[in-house]
Amino acid sequence: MRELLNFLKCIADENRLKILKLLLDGQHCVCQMQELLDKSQSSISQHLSYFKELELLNEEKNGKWIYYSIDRNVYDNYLANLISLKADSLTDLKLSQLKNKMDNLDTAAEIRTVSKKRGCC
Amino acid sequence: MRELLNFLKCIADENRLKILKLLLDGQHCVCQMQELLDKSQSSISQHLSYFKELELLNEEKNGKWIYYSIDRNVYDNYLANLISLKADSLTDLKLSQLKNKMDNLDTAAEIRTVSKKRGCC
DNA sequence: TAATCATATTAGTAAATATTAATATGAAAA
DNA sequence: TTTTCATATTAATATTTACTAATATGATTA
Repeated sequence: MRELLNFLKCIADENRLKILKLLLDGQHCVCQMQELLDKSQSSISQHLSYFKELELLNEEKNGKWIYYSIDRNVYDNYLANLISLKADSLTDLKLSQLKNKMDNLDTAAEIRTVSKKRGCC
Repeated sequence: MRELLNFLKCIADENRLKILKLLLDGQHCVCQMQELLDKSQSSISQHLSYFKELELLNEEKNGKWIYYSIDRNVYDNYLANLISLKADSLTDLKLSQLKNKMDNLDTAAEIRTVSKKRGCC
Protein backbone atom coordinates (compact mmCIF):
# COMPACT_ATOMS: atom_id res chain seq x y z
CA MET A 1 0.00 0.00 0.00
CA ARG A 2 2.85 2.40 0.80
CA GLU A 3 4.39 1.59 -2.58
CA LEU A 4 1.15 2.18 -4.46
CA LEU A 5 0.70 5.42 -2.56
CA ASN A 6 4.14 6.62 -3.60
CA PHE A 7 3.37 5.73 -7.18
CA LEU A 8 0.17 7.78 -7.01
CA LYS A 9 1.98 10.71 -5.35
CA CYS A 10 4.50 10.53 -8.16
CA ILE A 11 1.99 10.83 -10.98
CA ALA A 12 -0.48 13.11 -9.17
CA ASP A 13 1.44 16.20 -10.16
CA GLU A 14 0.89 18.15 -13.35
CA ASN A 15 4.51 18.19 -14.44
CA ARG A 16 5.20 14.59 -13.54
CA LEU A 17 2.05 13.45 -15.31
CA LYS A 18 3.33 15.22 -18.42
CA ILE A 19 6.72 13.56 -17.97
CA LEU A 20 5.00 10.20 -17.62
CA LYS A 21 3.17 10.74 -20.91
CA LEU A 22 6.35 11.76 -22.69
CA LEU A 23 8.33 8.84 -21.37
CA LEU A 24 5.59 6.33 -22.09
CA ASP A 25 5.64 7.41 -25.73
CA GLY A 26 9.38 7.62 -26.27
CA GLN A 27 12.72 8.45 -24.73
CA HIS A 28 13.85 11.93 -23.77
CA CYS A 29 16.80 13.55 -22.06
CA VAL A 30 16.47 16.14 -19.29
CA CYS A 31 17.10 19.09 -21.58
CA GLN A 32 14.30 18.05 -23.92
CA MET A 33 11.87 17.80 -21.05
CA GLN A 34 13.06 21.19 -19.86
CA GLU A 35 11.97 22.70 -23.17
CA LEU A 36 8.76 20.73 -23.49
CA LEU A 37 7.55 21.54 -19.98
CA ASP A 38 9.18 24.95 -19.74
CA LYS A 39 10.81 24.11 -16.41
CA SER A 40 14.32 24.50 -15.03
CA GLN A 41 16.89 21.74 -15.30
CA SER A 42 16.88 21.34 -11.56
CA SER A 43 13.13 21.03 -11.43
CA ILE A 44 13.03 18.33 -14.13
CA SER A 45 15.83 16.46 -12.44
CA GLN A 46 14.04 16.54 -9.13
CA HIS A 47 10.81 15.34 -10.69
CA LEU A 48 12.69 12.49 -12.34
CA SER A 49 14.00 11.41 -8.96
CA TYR A 50 10.42 10.49 -7.99
CA PHE A 51 10.29 8.08 -10.91
CA LYS A 52 13.75 6.73 -10.13
CA GLU A 53 12.80 6.09 -6.52
CA LEU A 54 10.02 3.85 -7.85
CA GLU A 55 12.35 2.17 -10.35
CA LEU A 56 10.12 3.37 -13.16
CA LEU A 57 12.91 4.56 -15.44
CA ASN A 58 15.02 2.98 -18.13
CA GLU A 59 18.16 4.93 -18.94
CA GLU A 60 20.00 4.81 -22.23
CA LYS A 61 23.15 6.77 -22.62
CA ASN A 62 23.93 8.32 -25.99
CA GLY A 63 26.86 10.71 -26.24
CA LYS A 64 26.53 13.35 -23.57
CA TRP A 65 22.89 12.65 -22.92
CA ILE A 66 20.91 10.20 -20.88
CA TYR A 67 17.68 9.23 -22.58
CA TYR A 68 14.99 8.26 -20.13
CA SER A 69 11.88 6.20 -20.75
CA ILE A 70 9.31 4.42 -18.60
CA ASP A 71 9.95 0.79 -17.73
CA ARG A 72 6.68 -0.58 -19.01
CA ASN A 73 6.75 -3.72 -16.87
CA VAL A 74 7.21 -1.81 -13.64
CA TYR A 75 4.62 0.73 -14.68
CA ASP A 76 2.05 -1.90 -15.59
CA ASN A 77 2.70 -3.55 -12.27
CA TYR A 78 1.79 -0.39 -10.38
CA LEU A 79 -1.31 0.00 -12.52
CA ALA A 80 -2.28 -3.58 -11.74
CA ASN A 81 -1.92 -2.85 -8.04
CA LEU A 82 -4.23 0.11 -8.37
CA ILE A 83 -6.79 -1.78 -10.40
CA SER A 84 -6.97 -4.67 -7.97
CA LEU A 85 -7.28 -2.40 -4.96
CA LYS A 86 -8.69 -4.15 -1.93
CA ALA A 87 -8.92 -3.26 1.74
CA ASP A 88 -5.59 -4.22 3.31
CA SER A 89 -5.17 -6.40 6.36
CA LEU A 90 -4.84 -3.62 8.92
CA THR A 91 -8.00 -1.97 7.76
CA ASP A 92 -9.70 -5.35 7.51
CA LEU A 93 -8.90 -5.99 11.15
CA LYS A 94 -10.32 -2.69 12.32
CA LEU A 95 -13.24 -3.20 10.00
CA SER A 96 -14.19 -6.52 11.55
CA GLN A 97 -13.89 -5.00 15.01
CA LEU A 98 -16.17 -2.20 13.95
CA LYS A 99 -18.65 -4.64 12.48
CA ASN A 100 -18.78 -6.53 15.75
CA LYS A 101 -19.34 -3.28 17.59
CA MET A 102 -22.12 -2.35 15.26
CA ASP A 103 -23.72 -5.77 15.57
CA ASN A 104 -23.76 -5.25 19.33
CA LEU A 105 -25.30 -1.86 18.89
CA ASP A 106 -27.89 -3.41 16.63
CA THR A 107 -28.81 -5.95 19.29
CA ALA A 108 -29.02 -3.39 22.07
CA ALA A 109 -31.13 -1.14 19.90
CA GLU A 110 -33.41 -3.99 18.91
CA ILE A 111 -34.07 -4.78 22.55
CA ARG A 112 -35.27 -1.23 23.06
CA THR A 113 -37.35 -0.73 19.96
CA VAL A 114 -37.87 -3.21 17.18
CA SER A 115 -38.67 -0.59 14.60
CA LYS A 116 -35.65 1.56 15.52
CA LYS A 117 -33.10 2.24 12.80
CA ARG A 118 -29.71 0.63 13.10
CA GLY A 119 -27.40 2.40 15.61
CA CYS A 120 -24.05 3.52 14.28
CA CYS A 121 -21.26 5.28 16.16
CA MET B 1 -6.03 15.70 -18.42
CA ARG B 2 -7.02 18.17 -15.70
CA GLU B 3 -9.77 15.78 -14.63
CA LEU B 4 -7.44 12.78 -14.50
CA LEU B 5 -4.98 14.87 -12.54
CA ASN B 6 -7.64 15.76 -9.98
CA PHE B 7 -8.57 12.10 -9.70
CA LEU B 8 -4.94 11.21 -9.05
CA LYS B 9 -4.56 14.01 -6.51
CA CYS B 10 -7.65 12.69 -4.78
CA ILE B 11 -6.36 9.16 -4.33
CA ALA B 12 -2.68 10.08 -3.83
CA ASP B 13 -3.20 10.67 -0.14
CA GLU B 14 -2.90 8.02 2.53
CA ASN B 15 -6.24 8.70 4.16
CA ARG B 16 -8.15 9.10 0.93
CA LEU B 17 -6.63 5.91 -0.46
CA LYS B 18 -7.90 4.13 2.64
CA ILE B 19 -11.30 5.72 2.17
CA LEU B 20 -11.30 4.61 -1.45
CA LYS B 21 -10.62 1.03 -0.41
CA LEU B 22 -13.37 1.09 2.19
CA LEU B 23 -15.92 2.59 -0.17
CA LEU B 24 -15.03 0.23 -3.00
CA ASP B 25 -15.79 -2.70 -0.73
CA GLY B 26 -18.96 -1.45 0.89
CA GLN B 27 -20.84 1.55 2.18
CA HIS B 28 -19.86 3.56 5.23
CA CYS B 29 -20.99 6.66 7.02
CA VAL B 30 -18.64 9.42 8.14
CA CYS B 31 -18.55 8.28 11.76
CA GLN B 32 -17.49 4.76 10.76
CA MET B 33 -14.64 6.14 8.68
CA GLN B 34 -13.69 8.35 11.61
CA GLU B 35 -13.19 5.26 13.74
CA LEU B 36 -11.54 3.17 11.05
CA LEU B 37 -9.02 5.84 10.09
CA ASP B 38 -8.74 7.43 13.53
CA LYS B 39 -9.36 10.91 12.15
CA SER B 40 -11.62 13.76 13.16
CA GLN B 41 -15.12 14.15 11.74
CA SER B 42 -14.05 17.35 10.03
CA SER B 43 -11.06 15.71 8.44
CA ILE B 44 -13.09 12.81 7.02
CA SER B 45 -15.73 15.18 5.76
CA GLN B 46 -13.13 17.29 4.00
CA HIS B 47 -11.50 14.24 2.45
CA LEU B 48 -14.90 13.11 1.19
CA SER B 49 -15.37 16.45 -0.52
CA TYR B 50 -12.53 15.51 -2.88
CA PHE B 51 -14.46 12.43 -3.96
CA LYS B 52 -17.69 14.40 -4.25
CA GLU B 53 -16.03 17.00 -6.43
CA LEU B 54 -15.17 14.17 -8.83
CA GLU B 55 -18.71 12.71 -8.60
CA LEU B 56 -17.19 9.51 -7.29
CA LEU B 57 -19.70 8.99 -4.48
CA ASN B 58 -23.06 7.30 -4.18
CA GLU B 59 -25.04 8.37 -1.13
CA GLU B 60 -27.70 6.31 0.57
CA LYS B 61 -29.53 7.78 3.47
CA ASN B 62 -30.58 5.46 6.28
CA GLY B 63 -32.01 7.03 9.45
CA LYS B 64 -29.62 9.68 10.68
CA TRP B 65 -26.70 8.48 8.61
CA ILE B 66 -25.55 8.92 5.07
CA TYR B 67 -23.89 5.80 3.74
CA TYR B 68 -21.28 6.54 1.11
CA SER B 69 -19.86 4.21 -1.50
CA ILE B 70 -17.84 4.59 -4.69
CA ASP B 71 -19.74 4.95 -7.95
CA ARG B 72 -18.08 2.10 -9.79
CA ASN B 73 -18.87 3.42 -13.27
CA VAL B 74 -17.32 6.79 -12.62
CA TYR B 75 -14.36 5.19 -10.89
CA ASP B 76 -13.74 2.73 -13.72
CA ASN B 77 -13.92 5.62 -16.13
CA TYR B 78 -11.11 7.45 -14.37
CA LEU B 79 -9.07 4.25 -14.29
CA ALA B 80 -9.64 3.81 -18.01
CA ASN B 81 -8.38 7.33 -18.61
CA LEU B 82 -5.24 6.56 -16.67
CA ILE B 83 -4.65 3.26 -18.44
CA SER B 84 -5.01 4.77 -21.89
CA LEU B 85 -2.69 7.67 -21.11
CA LYS B 86 -1.30 9.33 -24.21
CA ALA B 87 0.50 12.60 -24.86
CA ASP B 88 -2.16 15.27 -25.18
CA SER B 89 -2.48 17.67 -28.08
CA LEU B 90 -0.66 20.60 -26.49
CA THR B 91 2.32 18.46 -25.67
CA ASP B 92 2.13 16.83 -29.09
CA LEU B 93 2.41 20.22 -30.70
CA LYS B 94 5.45 21.23 -28.70
CA LEU B 95 6.88 17.77 -29.25
CA SER B 96 6.68 18.05 -33.02
CA GLN B 97 8.30 21.50 -32.86
CA LEU B 98 11.09 20.07 -30.79
CA LYS B 99 11.54 17.20 -33.18
CA ASN B 100 11.89 19.62 -36.09
CA LYS B 101 14.42 21.58 -34.12
CA MET B 102 16.38 18.47 -33.35
CA ASP B 103 16.28 17.33 -36.96
CA ASN B 104 17.81 20.65 -37.93
CA LEU B 105 20.46 20.23 -35.31
CA ASP B 106 21.19 16.77 -36.66
CA THR B 107 21.70 18.12 -40.14
CA ALA B 108 23.95 20.96 -39.01
CA ALA B 109 26.00 18.60 -36.90
CA GLU B 110 26.33 16.12 -39.74
CA ILE B 111 27.73 18.81 -41.99
CA ARG B 112 30.46 19.47 -39.46
CA THR B 113 31.41 15.95 -38.49
CA VAL B 114 29.88 12.75 -39.78
CA SER B 115 30.86 10.71 -36.78
CA LYS B 116 29.56 13.36 -34.32
CA LYS B 117 26.88 12.27 -31.89
CA ARG B 118 23.42 13.73 -32.34
CA GLY B 119 23.08 17.30 -31.00
CA CYS B 120 20.39 17.87 -28.43
CA CYS B 121 19.49 21.11 -26.69
C1' DT C 1 45.00 17.14 -18.97
C1' DA C 2 41.86 21.03 -19.04
C1' DA C 3 37.51 22.71 -20.40
C1' DT C 4 32.84 21.97 -21.23
C1' DC C 5 28.48 20.27 -20.73
C1' DA C 6 24.44 17.30 -19.00
C1' DT C 7 22.63 15.94 -14.98
C1' DA C 8 22.33 15.61 -9.78
C1' DT C 9 22.19 17.50 -5.28
C1' DT C 10 21.52 20.81 -1.62
C1' DA C 11 19.72 24.62 1.00
C1' DG C 12 16.55 28.23 1.41
C1' DT C 13 12.10 30.06 0.27
C1' DA C 14 7.43 30.01 -1.66
C1' DA C 15 3.23 27.74 -2.40
C1' DA C 16 -0.08 24.11 -1.65
C1' DT C 17 -2.37 20.96 1.28
C1' DA C 18 -3.85 18.73 5.78
C1' DT C 19 -5.35 19.30 10.35
C1' DT C 20 -7.62 21.31 14.27
C1' DA C 21 -11.08 23.78 16.50
C1' DA C 22 -15.10 26.24 16.26
C1' DT C 23 -19.40 26.92 14.22
C1' DA C 24 -23.27 26.11 10.83
C1' DT C 25 -26.82 23.31 8.74
C1' DG C 26 -30.45 20.46 8.38
C1' DA C 27 -32.92 16.37 9.32
C1' DA C 28 -34.61 12.97 12.74
C1' DA C 29 -36.26 12.08 17.38
C1' DA C 30 -38.38 13.40 21.65
C1' DT D 1 -41.57 22.56 18.34
C1' DT D 2 -37.43 21.87 20.71
C1' DT D 3 -33.51 19.05 21.15
C1' DT D 4 -30.16 16.13 19.44
C1' DC D 5 -27.11 14.35 16.33
C1' DA D 6 -24.59 13.51 11.74
C1' DT D 7 -22.39 15.94 8.50
C1' DA D 8 -20.59 20.29 6.27
C1' DT D 9 -18.11 24.51 6.29
C1' DT D 10 -14.84 27.99 7.68
C1' DA D 11 -10.71 30.11 9.42
C1' DA D 12 -6.27 29.64 11.49
C1' DT D 13 -2.22 26.99 11.88
C1' DA D 14 0.98 23.23 10.84
C1' DT D 15 3.03 20.32 7.60
C1' DT D 16 4.37 18.95 2.84
C1' DT D 17 5.86 19.74 -1.39
C1' DA D 18 7.70 22.57 -5.39
C1' DC D 19 10.75 25.89 -7.04
C1' DT D 20 14.95 28.77 -7.43
C1' DA D 21 19.66 29.52 -7.20
C1' DA D 22 23.96 27.87 -6.30
C1' DT D 23 27.10 24.24 -6.40
C1' DA D 24 28.73 19.38 -7.20
C1' DT D 25 29.66 15.41 -10.08
C1' DG D 26 31.23 12.92 -13.65
C1' DA D 27 31.70 11.96 -18.36
C1' DT D 28 32.90 13.66 -23.00
C1' DT D 29 35.43 16.49 -26.01
C1' DA D 30 39.24 19.52 -27.30
